[in-house]
Amino acid sequence: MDNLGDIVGRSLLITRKPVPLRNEVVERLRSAISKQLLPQGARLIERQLCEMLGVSRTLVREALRQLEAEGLVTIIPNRGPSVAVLDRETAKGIYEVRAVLEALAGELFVKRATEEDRQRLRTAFAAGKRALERGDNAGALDEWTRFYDALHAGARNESISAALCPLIGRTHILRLRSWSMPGRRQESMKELEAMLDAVLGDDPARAWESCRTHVLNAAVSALKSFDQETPQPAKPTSRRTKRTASPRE
Amino acid sequence: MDNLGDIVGRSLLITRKPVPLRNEVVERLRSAISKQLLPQGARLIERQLCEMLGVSRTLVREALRQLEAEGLVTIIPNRGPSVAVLDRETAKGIYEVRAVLEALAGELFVKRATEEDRQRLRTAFAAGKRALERGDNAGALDEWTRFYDALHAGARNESISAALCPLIGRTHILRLRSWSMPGRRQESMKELEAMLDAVLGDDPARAWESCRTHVLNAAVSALKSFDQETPQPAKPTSRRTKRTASPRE
DNA sequence: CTTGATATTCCTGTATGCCGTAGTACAATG
DNA sequence: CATTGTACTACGGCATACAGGAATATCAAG
Repeated sequence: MDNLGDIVGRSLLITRKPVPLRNEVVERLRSAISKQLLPQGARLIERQLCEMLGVSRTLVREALRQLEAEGLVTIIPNRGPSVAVLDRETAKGIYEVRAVLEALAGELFVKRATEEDRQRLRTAFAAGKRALERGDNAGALDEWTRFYDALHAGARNESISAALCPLIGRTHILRLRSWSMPGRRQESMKELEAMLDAVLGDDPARAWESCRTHVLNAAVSALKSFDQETPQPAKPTSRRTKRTASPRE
Repeated sequence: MDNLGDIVGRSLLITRKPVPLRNEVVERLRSAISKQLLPQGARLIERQLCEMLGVSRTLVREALRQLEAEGLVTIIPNRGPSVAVLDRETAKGIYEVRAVLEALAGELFVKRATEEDRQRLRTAFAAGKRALERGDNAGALDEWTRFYDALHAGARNESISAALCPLIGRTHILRLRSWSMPGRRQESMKELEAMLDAVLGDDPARAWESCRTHVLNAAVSALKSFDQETPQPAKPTSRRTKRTASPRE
């Protein structure tokens, strides 16, 4: 059976995969939130988002539901969605969970990652380090997200990534905040270096501990920002507050 | 500034919350899936679901998206949603994650649960035990779900519940399967008793270990069902197969 | 000026119709 | 019997409609 397929192999394969517009919408919103383009507590009016994104309400709604499931958005019935506010307690809880999950990821990475995985991790690490030294915090956020992605990918357990993704997303804001504190970036780098080292080693238990303490350290410095920053409950009094963004000609 | 709010605190807060129909839809579908009313791999045709549930497409779509986020439903672009099939590897991964999360929940329960929490836990345990001894597997599933809910609630960390909820949902099927194996129910009860005991004690480390091993044991017996059961990939060949449900007069 | 009642507006929640396109079963065709 | 053509199904996305709840604005009265 030497049909055409056997002859040309898979070289001609067109890989175009139909990526639903919805995903794009979700990502845009997610990034807008973590970069504080949409500040905490801001109400998210569906139609406004439609205009901003240039998509229909259907998509916006579905995206908002998904973001709600991820905890980035709070939807109050009959009132609508708004950017979730992260209070100290919740943040603490998130870090508690992250700590064990990252630890697990680290352990499994040691056990399962291929050389390719390790290489990707090193690359991502370098990129993140560069961005951080450049002082490009927003960029660094992206790069380090890739680093974590590589780490989780190497752990060969999709459930970990699925569980961690929303948690990490919700702490992005805190991370940005803590990076803008003096000296914190250097500290962060040191921890990350230790973590990388452990994870690239061959001792699962050490990787576990190292990842765990990394997250716990991050938690400490992130939670600090709650104590010193202006509390600023910023009650969403008037609905007009955010209106400035849509001049409506 | 001692206004009224400062005096009475939040004790008088009226919490009446309107429950959106959407949630109902999600729950129905979730339960239908975990009870295998909708078998693995079954295609979920939006309009059929609309008829079955008596709601509009909008709701069905949003519900499906949410279930996808939870991993209970797989949506293939331009092909549509179907009930997610749980293969051995994925299941193993889920249990790996559940193990550490339940362990964390157990540890935190010991540290933070109030007497009321403990009482609720005991109650739920008793109910689950009864259902299990009665041989009512489907009912037991519900009861034990409540047990876990109580456990997680006592851990005072919403992120744990949020992360665990989808994982537990996806393993319901396996749990049902393993309970229908001879002797497994007794075994399961023993483990659960040990776990309850540890969690009601005052040693966080013991609770951690106990919860962890409980999940790992469950994993072992659940994974067995993959090895002995007919693989039954059940390729969804004809689209007519499921059609019997909609006679169309 | 505060309180209470009423009107208004905004926005969500839900339903529905429409079109374009992808995938699939099945017949036609050579 | 393999290929091709065709019709159907169902999703993906958009637009619109409308009821009902909440927040706000307006206004009257004490």
